Amino acid sequence: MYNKQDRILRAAEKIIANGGIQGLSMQHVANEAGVAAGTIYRYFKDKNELILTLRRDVLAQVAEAILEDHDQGNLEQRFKRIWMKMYHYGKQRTPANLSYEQYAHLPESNTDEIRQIELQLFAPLLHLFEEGLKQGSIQPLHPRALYALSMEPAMTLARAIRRGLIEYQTEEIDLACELCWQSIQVKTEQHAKGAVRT
Amino acid sequence: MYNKQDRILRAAEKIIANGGIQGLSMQHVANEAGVAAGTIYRYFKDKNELILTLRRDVLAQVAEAILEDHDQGNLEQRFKRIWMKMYHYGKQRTPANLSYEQYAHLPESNTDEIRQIELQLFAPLLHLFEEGLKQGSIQPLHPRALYALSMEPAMTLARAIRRGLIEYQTEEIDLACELCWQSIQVKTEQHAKGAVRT
DNA sequence: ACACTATGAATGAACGTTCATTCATTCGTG
DNA sequence: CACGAATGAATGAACGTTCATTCATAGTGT
Repeated sequence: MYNKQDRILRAAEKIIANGGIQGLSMQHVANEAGVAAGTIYRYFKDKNELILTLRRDVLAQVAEAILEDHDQGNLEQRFKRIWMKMYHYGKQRTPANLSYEQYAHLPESNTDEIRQIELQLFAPLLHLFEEGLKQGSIQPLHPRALYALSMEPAMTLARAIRRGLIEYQTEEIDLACELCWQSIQVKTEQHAKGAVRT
Repeated sequence: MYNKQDRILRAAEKIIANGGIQGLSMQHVANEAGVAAGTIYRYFKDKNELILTLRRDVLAQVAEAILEDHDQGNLEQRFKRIWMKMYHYGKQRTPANLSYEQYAHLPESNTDEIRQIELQLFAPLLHLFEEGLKQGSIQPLHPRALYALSMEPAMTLARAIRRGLIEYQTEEIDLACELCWQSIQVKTEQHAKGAVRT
């Protein structure tokens, strides 16, 4: 088969997606990957390293999926494209997405290293907010706060739909996206003019 | 030396807060609670029931904290009070809050029973949105979508601050709360559609 | 008042199982 | 044949759970 390390990662990803990190055992990973238990240790120092590597891997997958074509168009178009990609990615029941969710809300696990990687991978999103801030068209909040207000809802909405808590309706999603974009806009006297300094 | 079942629950809560659900072992719970391992089984059928009971307990704690005085004032005041309480609760590093976060994003764990309890406990929040919908002052979205857009950001923001990713600033929080409230409002004046004038 | 018995909460050693990890051995290939 | 890759049985620690036992207290009979 292909790259064995990758097969092990994909196996772990799948197991975490189904049963959470607590359900991850090395024997399960070995079975799922079609590999002997000992083989895993040729590619990963121990279980912890496997989990950490997978975390980085999944983070990169998410970033790549969400930031595709992130630099096409004006600020609004770029924002809405990322928002929609985030929504559509989060709606999927793929191992990558489901395991991503497991990692995102762990207690200890937000090491500086992971934080660094996140910053690097999602830099375009940061830049988008910074650009809007510089031209005064976006509310004067920390980029992370802007993310919380306008981007996180895409993920929350996607999760609710994936779990069957609400039904999928295109118009609702479009409206939600529009409202998220509006929510962080600075309302100026004259529409579409930038630079509101106080 | 109060209620022993409660001492066991508080011990489990603390352990989950520190090490996640994966870090919960019955022996740790016993030590933390100052109780013999076997004693836990006088109060809980097995580990699963302990975890489930704690989940219900934590959910009730959160609901109580967030919905205090939820019926005082007009729609906006009620919304903002809940938003602020949510934010302040989520900012805490208490076992209850930290373990709540662990439960919220599990893969399988959203059983119908838990879903039912959530619905019941957070009914006032649902009613608030429904009231706004009925009088046409709130955007025509499913209450869960409204929650995702306007309430979840409070939790996300609180988490970012708790983790030290952004600094706490009262004005920023007030602005964020205001923007969340505005984001789901139907603009009643002549500029109800996309373009914004004054 | 007293002696004796019954109760059941609490214990913690012990059990079987599962886990992560190791390593002597086998396999595949150049 | 040589050598790294792969194996999977073996290992011991840790796990959830059980249960024979302890012991303070409540109940009962005299």
